Amino acid sequence: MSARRDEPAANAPELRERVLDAFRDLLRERTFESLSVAEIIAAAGVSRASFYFYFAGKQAALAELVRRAVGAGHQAAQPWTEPGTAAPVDPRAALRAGIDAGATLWLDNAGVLRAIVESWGSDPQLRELWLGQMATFTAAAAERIQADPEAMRRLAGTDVTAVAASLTWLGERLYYLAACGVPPFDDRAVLVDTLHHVWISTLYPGG
Amino acid sequence: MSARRDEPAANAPELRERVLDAFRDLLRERTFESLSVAEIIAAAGVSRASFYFYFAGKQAALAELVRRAVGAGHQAAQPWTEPGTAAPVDPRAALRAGIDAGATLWLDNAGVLRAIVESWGSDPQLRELWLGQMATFTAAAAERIQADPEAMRRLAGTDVTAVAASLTWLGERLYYLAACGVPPFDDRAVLVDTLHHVWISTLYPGG
DNA sequence: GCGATGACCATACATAGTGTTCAGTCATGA
DNA sequence: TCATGACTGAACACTATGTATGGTCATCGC
Repeated sequence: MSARRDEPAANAPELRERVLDAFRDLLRERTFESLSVAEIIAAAGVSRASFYFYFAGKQAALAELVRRAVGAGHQAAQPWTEPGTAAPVDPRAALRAGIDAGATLWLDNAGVLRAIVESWGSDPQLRELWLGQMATFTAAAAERIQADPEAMRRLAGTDVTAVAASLTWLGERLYYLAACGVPPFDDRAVLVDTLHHVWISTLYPGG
Repeated sequence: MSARRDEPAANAPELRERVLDAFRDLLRERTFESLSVAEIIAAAGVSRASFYFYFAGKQAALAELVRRAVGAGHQAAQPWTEPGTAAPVDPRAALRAGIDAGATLWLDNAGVLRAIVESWGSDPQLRELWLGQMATFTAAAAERIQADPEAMRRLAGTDVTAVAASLTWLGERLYYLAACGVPPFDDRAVLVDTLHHVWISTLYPGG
C-alpha cells in the first residue's frame, strides 16, 4: 500500500525522527514553552503539515521524547531496585550506584526532562505520563524497602509508600535543579552525596 | 494631585486590588497558563487598559500575589527557625509545628503557590522570586541546624547547606503535590507525618 | 511507458491570545 | 466653568496554533 524506498518493514517514518531529533536538540538550550512549532519544523527541515501529521502538537512530541528517555531510566535504577542476581550487595553501595545512574540519565536528557517537569502541571497527557513514571519508581522503591528487614525495622509505624514517594520526588526535584544549574546541585558530587545522604538517613539511620 | 475620595493616604489603588482578588479566586480552580488576561479582567470588572496600567502582564500580577502569600510564610516557619525566646523547646516538636504551619499556608494559598511552582521555570522574574524564597528558607534552616550540636554531630563531614536545601525543596515538592491533590499527599496527616519523618531522620537520627 | 498512489511541501486561513494606542467619559477640585 | 486624572471601549499589530487546499515528485502495478 505504501511506497517505501528503504528498509523492508517496521521503518519509523524518517520525518518523524527528524522532528524528534531537532526538538531534543532545541530543548537543550531553549525552554519548552518558548519554543514554537515554527522553530521546531524549521530546525527539522520539515513542513508544518508534516509535523501535524505525525504529532497532535508540541506536547505530543515531548511526550514521545520523554517516553524514550525514561525507558532507559528504568534500567538505570535497577542496581538498587532489583537486588543483585547472586552476590548480596551492600544496599548502601547499590543505592549510590542507582542515584549516580540517575544523575547520568538526567544530565544526558536534561532538556527533555526539564521540559516535562515544567509542563506536566498544565497538560493532562503529560501529567499522566509523569505521575505514572513517579508512581512506578515509588512502587519499585517501596518494594525494595519492604524486602529489607533493617529498613523495615526503622520505618515501623510509618507509611512506607509515602516515604518511598517522598524520596522519589526528592530525587526528581534535585535532579531537576541540577539540570537547571541551580546551586548547590549544579555540582554533581554535591547532588549525589546529598541525595544519597538523605536516602540513607531515612532508610538505614543506624549507620 | 490625584482625586481621592476615601482614606487620606497610602491607599493602594482600588482597581489594582480588584484585579488581584479576582486573579487569586480564579487560580483556585484554573491553571495559571490556561487563564487569559481577558478572563481575569472580566472577573475583576476592569478594563484591559487598566490591567496593563497596573501590571506588566499576567506574570507580574502573579508575582505580586506570591510576594504577599510568602510574606506570611516567613512567620509560619518561625517556631522552628527562631528557637523560642525563653523556654528551650524540643526541636522535634518545634519542627513539626513549623511543618504544620507550612501546610496551612499552602492550603490557604494553594492556587497562587501552585501557579508559581508551575511557572518559575519559564519566566525570569518568577524564577528569581521563587529561587530567592527557597534560598531564604534554606538559609534559615541551615542556620538553625548549625546552632544545634546534636544535629551537627550527625551531619559531620557533609555539606550542611546542601542538606538544608534538599529538605527545603522536599517541602516545596510535597506541599505542591498536596495542593494538586496527588496521593498520598492529598491526605494532610500523611503529608505532615512523612515530611516530619524525613526531616527528623536526616537531622536527628538518634531517635 | 502510464496512470494511480501516497509522502511531502508551500501557502493560506480561521481562531485566539498579547500588549499598545487612542479617543472619549466622568467625577472631582480649583 | 474648566482642567485634571482615573478609567473605559474599541481598534490595532503581532505572534502562535491548528487545519485545509492544491500541487510536486518518486515509486509501484500494469
